[in-house]
Amino acid sequence: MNKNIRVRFAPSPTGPLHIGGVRTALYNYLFARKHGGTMILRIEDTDQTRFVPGAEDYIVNSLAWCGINFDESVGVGGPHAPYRQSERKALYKQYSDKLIASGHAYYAFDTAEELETLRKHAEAEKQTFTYNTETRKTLRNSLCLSAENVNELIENGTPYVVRFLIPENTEVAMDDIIRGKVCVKSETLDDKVLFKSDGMPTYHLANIVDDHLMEISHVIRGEEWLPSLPLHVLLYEAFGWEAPEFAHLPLLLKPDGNGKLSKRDGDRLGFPVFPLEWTDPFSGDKSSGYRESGYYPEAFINLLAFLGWNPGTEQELFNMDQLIQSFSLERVGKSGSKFDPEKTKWFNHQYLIRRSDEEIAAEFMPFLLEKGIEADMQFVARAASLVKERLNFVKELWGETYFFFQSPESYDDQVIKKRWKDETPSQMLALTEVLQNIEPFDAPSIDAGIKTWIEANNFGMGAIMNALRLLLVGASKGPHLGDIMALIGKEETLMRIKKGIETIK
RNA sequence: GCUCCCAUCGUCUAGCCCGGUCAGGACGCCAGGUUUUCAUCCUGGUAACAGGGGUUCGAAUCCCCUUGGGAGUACCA
Repeated sequence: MNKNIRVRFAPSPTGPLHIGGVRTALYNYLFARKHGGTMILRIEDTDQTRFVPGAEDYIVNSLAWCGINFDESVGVGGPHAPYRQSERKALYKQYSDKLIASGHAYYAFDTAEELETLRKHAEAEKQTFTYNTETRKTLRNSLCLSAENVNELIENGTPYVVRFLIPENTEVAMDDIIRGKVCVKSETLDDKVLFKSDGMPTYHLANIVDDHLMEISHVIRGEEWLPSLPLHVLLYEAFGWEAPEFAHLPLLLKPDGNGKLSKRDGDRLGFPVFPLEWTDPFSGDKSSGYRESGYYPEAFINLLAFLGWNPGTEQELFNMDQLIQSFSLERVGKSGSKFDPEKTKWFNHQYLIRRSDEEIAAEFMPFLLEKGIEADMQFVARAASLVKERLNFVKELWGETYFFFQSPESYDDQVIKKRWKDETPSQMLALTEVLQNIEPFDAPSIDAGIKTWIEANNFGMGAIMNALRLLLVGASKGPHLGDIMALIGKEETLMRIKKGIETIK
């Protein structure tokens, strides 16, 4: 593995990139960085009919958010520009011609309709029609037609495609870094179209040509490509090129039931499958994103890295640098992973509690502003420090801290029933006198003052504190009461107690 | 259907290559503890080698079959 490591992520801009795609990009990135190699982004937009406006930008933005950056790409350019296949269109025909000249490919004039009919017929007999060593002898192509005939058809502008000529009776031996040796008989392969009648190459041709031209050393891609690996290997052979090494990554599967994770699963199951929110430009449908759901990119990357790979140690929290250090294709598993949305929350929690109070406060400010609350940064940071352990996401902060910013709007009926006794109002009133005299009004002093008063009067700790909590918070939750009172201040504390006594009757 | 890939707790997985630990960790779940509440936290528990054959003194680990799952089977990528 001494030659230059050059890997590429080659998405098709037919829609938003889902988490499986992001993981593929991530593994490529980690591999490149680990080995001091080059990371390339190539846009495979050879299918003009599937162009989706905004998809390419979405892909670029998503990867940028994840911290996956490229050395060569559509945006930053590079020695092999352009990096968008539609802009390399002129290039591919000569390679297609080369293959025809060397006898590795041929012209086919069968129309899409004709082939469709053949497939329908085959299907009716529970068979599958394939354009292969057998059937190609009976179809309209340059293998059967005379040279003059073929020339005439082409001169007349008859639409044609170029198909790869699968060799007969050979075994295609392949090597995959993750799967080891794979062997396929050539008869089971079909003569794939390499060059379409619209003048564009198919994925197979463009992909091999570009990987070769861009000097890609390792092709790291999803397992859905494994079935076309024989074709690709044969193509390299036909061109007389050295093939790169291959690594086919296991798929990400649906959390429930069967099948690979798809765009629809996210909103059906209530978790995002996309890194960023995406609005379909045609239907206007919105799909949620990890970023908008409150995930940190570090957490997102961490959890994605662990879907199919692990370091072999018990450490689970890795930042990007650590991932780069530890990553290896040898430790990527072979079997597909069911995506577990539950664990993603735990990852985010881990990153959240490691953030400073000030950082969390800053992230929370917009949420407060939305509620019309302009709070002091230090105050918010202090509130965050008291509750951050219980959060998975910053957006949950309001539910845990609202009582720092406003007095209760209502009082939980269940708690009133349980904690509000006949003697409670007078006790609470007496407590205001006690609190009034506590100086300084900080948590230790408040705690000590209340405790002394409770013991002197032989009250129950639970009875007093739970009732007090009801008045201050409105419910039976929240951090230590002394901390709450100290933070909201004496005046607010006394006000809430009095207001509560009036309201609960 | 055909071709190829895969198979350890509910989930992500370690262990497998180079057979020999009560099959380990994490998420979740359950219980107990801490606590003035709710959480957090701590401790403990639950739970797996798909099945069947071999090979071997010994198999999660090597081989075969079955079953199950996945992918592909387009002038899409």
